[in-house]
Amino acid sequence: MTDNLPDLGELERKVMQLIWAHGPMTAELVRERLDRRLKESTVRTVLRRLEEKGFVSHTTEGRTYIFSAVHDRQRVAAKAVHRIADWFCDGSIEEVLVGIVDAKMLDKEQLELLAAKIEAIKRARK
Amino acid sequence: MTDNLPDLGELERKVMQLIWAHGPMTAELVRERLDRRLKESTVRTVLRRLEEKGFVSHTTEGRTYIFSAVHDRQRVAAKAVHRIADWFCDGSIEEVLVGIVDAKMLDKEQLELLAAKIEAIKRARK
DNA sequence: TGTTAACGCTACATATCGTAGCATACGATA
DNA sequence: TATCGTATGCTACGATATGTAGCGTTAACA
Repeated sequence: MTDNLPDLGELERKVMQLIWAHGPMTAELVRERLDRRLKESTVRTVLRRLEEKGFVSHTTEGRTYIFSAVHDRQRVAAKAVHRIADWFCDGSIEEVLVGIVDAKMLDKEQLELLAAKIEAIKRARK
Repeated sequence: MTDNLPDLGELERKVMQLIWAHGPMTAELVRERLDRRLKESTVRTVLRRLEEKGFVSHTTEGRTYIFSAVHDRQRVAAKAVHRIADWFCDGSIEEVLVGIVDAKMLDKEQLELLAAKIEAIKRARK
């Protein structure tokens, strides 16, 4: 449940973004969508590592691998923030969030949205 | 202003935590407070790198360096979250936060606290 | 059955990080 | 002022992560 996802490199992140945006993809398709012109084997290496790290999984269609994201973006982001909290705020996510609010990283509209979200959750929990 | 702090290694983080907890410290004091038994030069290397990365700065007292944190913990945490947002949520911090709330990473009490904080900020801004 | 297109495995360079040694210089003291 | 202890400056080295890619192998299809 509290499985900590490892870090990702620049390219690994780009690949994840593609898969999140596009849905399940083959290595070849990932390669085409990348800005950089990389060799097929390069892309497959990255995908293999992403699978080892638990970010993607694959199914087979014919003899072709179809890679899909294991966790959705927000979930991964949330886990990452959790780790930040562990590192810098004694595990207190709430302290991290307060820090963000204090740092004025959110505009009025975003604050409203967040407040509404919190309200909804509170109501739903009761 | 939007200066992106680099990543920190395990030991680097521990040193930062010490400095945040104790306030300005000498390399020797840092060394004493660490769980691991490290050589003086090791600690100084870490402090130098932290300074290069912009996490600490030093003043001189006699010929001894006194290291202090450049940013406070919450600020660093907030920046880190900002980076997470850039990586996984198109820069939308609010989306990250919603993800956290959705993932039920906060208990009732923390939600209350956060809601109160948001209220206060909203009021203060108006 | 030969050709082609996937895949598996291995490699290699670079950067980061934990760890430390050694030379040097500065300040207090005899 | 010559000496000595100590704090600093600089360099190094091995491990791991990551971007990048080559090459051998195998399975499907003409």
